Amino acid sequence: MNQKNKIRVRFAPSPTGYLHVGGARTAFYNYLFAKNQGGDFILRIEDTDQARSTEESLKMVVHDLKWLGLNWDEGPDAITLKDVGAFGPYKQSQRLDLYQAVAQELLNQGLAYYCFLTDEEIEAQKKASEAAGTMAHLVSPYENWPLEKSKAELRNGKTAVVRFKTRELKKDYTFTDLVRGQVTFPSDMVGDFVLLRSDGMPVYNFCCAVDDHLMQISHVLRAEEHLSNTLRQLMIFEAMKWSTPQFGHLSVVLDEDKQKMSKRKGATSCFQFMEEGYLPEALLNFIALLGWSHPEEKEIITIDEMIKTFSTSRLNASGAVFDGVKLKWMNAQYLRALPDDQLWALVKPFLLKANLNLPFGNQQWAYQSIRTFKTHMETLSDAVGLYGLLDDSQFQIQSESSEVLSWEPTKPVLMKWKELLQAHDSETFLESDFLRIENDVKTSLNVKGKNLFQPIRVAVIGKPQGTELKILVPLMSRSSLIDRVEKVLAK
RNA sequence: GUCCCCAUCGUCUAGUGGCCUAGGACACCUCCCUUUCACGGAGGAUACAGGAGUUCGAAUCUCCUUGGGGACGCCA
Repeated sequence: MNQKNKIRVRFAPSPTGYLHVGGARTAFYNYLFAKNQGGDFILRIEDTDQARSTEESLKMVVHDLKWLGLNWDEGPDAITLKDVGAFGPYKQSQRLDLYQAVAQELLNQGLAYYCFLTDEEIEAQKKASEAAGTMAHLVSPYENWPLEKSKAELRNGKTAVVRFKTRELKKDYTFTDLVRGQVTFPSDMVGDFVLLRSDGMPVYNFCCAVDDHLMQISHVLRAEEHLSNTLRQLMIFEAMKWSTPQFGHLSVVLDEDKQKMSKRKGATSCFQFMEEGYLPEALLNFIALLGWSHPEEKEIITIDEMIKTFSTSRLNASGAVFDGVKLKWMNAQYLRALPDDQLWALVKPFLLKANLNLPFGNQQWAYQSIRTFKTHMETLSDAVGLYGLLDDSQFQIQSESSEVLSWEPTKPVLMKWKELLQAHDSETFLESDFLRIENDVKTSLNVKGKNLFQPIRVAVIGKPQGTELKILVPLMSRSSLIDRVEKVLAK
């Protein structure tokens, strides 16, 4: 714990691609915990793997976090990427001198050493232990070299990594995990691990421990895959006589095959969900419930309510399958709860992007249409198909209409429908206008039921099933309807 | 191979020794509403991985087995 006992948590992604929903969940839990406790939420960028880290990825991650609304108190600014906060820099690639200093200290104390083993030598050891069926840890012949001797080698142009010395520790490390309870690791679970690469770059377990200390992180909520890394970090904390933060290891998010989610099977990045028309609130609500539950088991929960009720004690230790169907349901709930103007503002860009030809300027039409389609949408992109019904250039007689078209009463119904449309004294229709016209067709031809409304539906939307006509027709123009019925009659 | 973590309906979960003949949500099925679809409403089916133990009593505690996941990198 830091001096002021201030709650400080961090989300520490490595910028190697889009923000994964699993990462988003980790970030969100950290955010919720910080806000619940009145603490700070810090964004730290773990970009020490220079081969994979890119500025482009950093921008993507920052963009996605912003879209989700997970604002951080310290870290790279969302727009300029310039560091904000008193504990910077927040990109590990800019903190190299800090890691060097700690490594030097460990070296001086004889708790770490320069290792001159080549890749080939390491590979040979590995092969040998594999052949023996043991997977034994690496043993370095340099572990007890005097520091001066190693430095002389270095001066001669040799390259070396810095390894942490583990073989003399011989004890168990126990800590209380916020989600798993007491966890114990024997020290020989790991071998002498690398602190600094031969180019001076620090390795994850090292910079993570150093930064968590230097940034006065009080609680570390991170993915389960880091559970066994905790041992190495505990060793570093101990060697440096630093107090340790509290750790909590979150369960993994799985796909429907109970495997770790991968890009191969559907959407996994926040960006994809954004593009498909999910609301950030809905995505957040959904992923929060993948491993956490509201004390009263509420399902639809506002961010504020989640902040208010969040507790690590309600975090689940077992893996959770990401159920896209439930996400859709949840998104639909959020969509329906939105006022017409807000929903329209969200839907419109999707329609524009799909190049639909619609009366966008007509606000009354816009709100009327949004009310009509609200209960038919699960995602914003669903609107494209729905509104497409209203775009004349999209009108097509679907193959499933052929049966209806073959019915005997169909043609007379359509003729009458067209006639009454032409007789209508306005270019637009009220719901009552439509019902009256439909009824006139019914009484004048003595046709009812399926034989009546299915032909008309085909003449309006090109297929015998779909949205209710009495709400659809008022969104359409007379000329458009006449045009469509003529197309159907011509078939 | 070694070590670590996990295990309740198909899925997300509630459950911290008696309130559990296991509750909720999504999905599924039936019915109602509706001249289609959807929305909405009412019902229904479905789970404590297996085995030993502790206890008057176990989904809850212990151990074993099985299954799943992770770690064993100059990735994070």
